[in-house]
Amino acid sequence: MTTWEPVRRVRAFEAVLDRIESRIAAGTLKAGDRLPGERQLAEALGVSRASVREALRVLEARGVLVSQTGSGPDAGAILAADPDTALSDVLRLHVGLDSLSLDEVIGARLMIERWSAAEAARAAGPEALSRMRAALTAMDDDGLTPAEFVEHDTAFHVAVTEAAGNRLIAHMMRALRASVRHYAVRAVTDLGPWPAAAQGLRADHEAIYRAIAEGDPEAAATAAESHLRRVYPTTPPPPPS
Amino acid sequence: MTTWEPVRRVRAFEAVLDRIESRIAAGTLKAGDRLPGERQLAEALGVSRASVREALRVLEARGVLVSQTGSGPDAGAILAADPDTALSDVLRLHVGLDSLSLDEVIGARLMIERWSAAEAARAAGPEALSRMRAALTAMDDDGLTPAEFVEHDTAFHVAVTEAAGNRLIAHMMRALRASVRHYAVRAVTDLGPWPAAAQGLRADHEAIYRAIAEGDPEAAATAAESHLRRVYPTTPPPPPS
DNA sequence: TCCATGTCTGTGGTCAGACCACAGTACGGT
DNA sequence: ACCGTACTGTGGTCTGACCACAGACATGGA
Repeated sequence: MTTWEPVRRVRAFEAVLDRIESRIAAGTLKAGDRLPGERQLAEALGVSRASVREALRVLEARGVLVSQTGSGPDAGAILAADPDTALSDVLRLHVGLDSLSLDEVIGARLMIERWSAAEAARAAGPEALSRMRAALTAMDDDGLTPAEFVEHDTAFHVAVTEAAGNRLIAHMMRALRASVRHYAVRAVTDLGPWPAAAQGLRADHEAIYRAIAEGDPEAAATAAESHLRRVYPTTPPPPPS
Repeated sequence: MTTWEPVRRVRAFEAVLDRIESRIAAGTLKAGDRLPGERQLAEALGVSRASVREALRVLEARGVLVSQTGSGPDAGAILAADPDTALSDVLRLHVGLDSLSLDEVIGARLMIERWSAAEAARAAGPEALSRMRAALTAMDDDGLTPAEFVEHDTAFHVAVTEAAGNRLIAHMMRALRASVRHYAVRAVTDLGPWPAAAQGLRADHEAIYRAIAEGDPEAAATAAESHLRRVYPTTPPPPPS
């Protein structure tokens, strides 16, 4: 007797997912396109509307879909392209589950920020530099709360990463910052009395900016690293040299 | 008259998501725990079972939940900790949507593989080295198809990244490889006649392994980079020096 | 006593149908 | 020409039902 091939149980929403993802992979569906209505899709695929909706929720969680109520051209399910929130949600949850430690997130940031600063020093144009400068200027206000300061700090570092010219790495950077934003504010307040403690951070940023503007990759990477180590003195596990 | 703050429309499944994620963040729920049944959860939260299910689908997409039918201790919704498939699904879809280019994925791999090789050279112990060696040995078989070869190739590179000691970066690495696995096989077959073309790859891997085993971070990083550039000669945009 | 068999029970998976809130659009009256 | 209202199609939600599955348990025969 031959062995029986067990039937592969595929849930209905997974089948729906397959059909939609196939069209995305094939290029039939691209960002900005509208999906058919839920009722229409359900009938076309031979499943219930509930199963279609579960598939849409998954696509939404992956950052490739947004749904809007109402009528008109903007209503319905529209293909999007926003990996940031999807990635940061995944990371944030797994940090909460201790599947990832804060140290590891900081370690990943260390890798990305070193790389970004070095690449930015090679590639940054005047437009990218002015965006960094804008974030630096916003951080000069002594009236900022730590939380507000961190927002501008993130804007600066994201601008650096974007200047490096790799959108995927920029997405990772934004996701990493967003997933540990809560801890970042805490780390900053732990630095010492506020707003005096901000001075050291401003000097760090200025050093990074200068190295990038002067096109010195090595100095930029070193400045980025020492900045991160100042904010998270205890955490990063592997000494760099 | 004051401006009216518009009521923030929160969909029912998002409210469910909030409650569950709060417990994860607070540590009340940890990996391995079981969620109440869908019916029970629906009644406790005052929403329909369909809304609960949509929330569970999202958590499943984020890699923090698995659902199983049947009864007994293993049935039901169980908290998991698998970021890999979640991350790679996100990346794969966005590559398909042209939100990310293949070049950018390769660029990110370049960054991670350089870093991993260098860190592995500092940190790899005998157990990690033997796992790399096992993958190398598996690649020595001339009867392998390109697809099989790539599987072992991935195992080697993942072993290197894991030896570097940062699980988050290892997750990223696995996700990146998985999301472009299809292209990797193609790139390998484009190298030239098979299995002759495998020889060059074996030599590359051997060089990486040797540098790691000898504890030479610089050589390891350089070897990893030149290996990736051999497989993807046209793609990487920013010249490294 | 032991083991095979069938039944019970609680789990997720699926479906059909109904109603609501919302936002454009078309039509009608002014 | 203008404005307001009804219409229509969208996602959002709920109810209640049924199915498939797998462990736990009772039952019965060897």
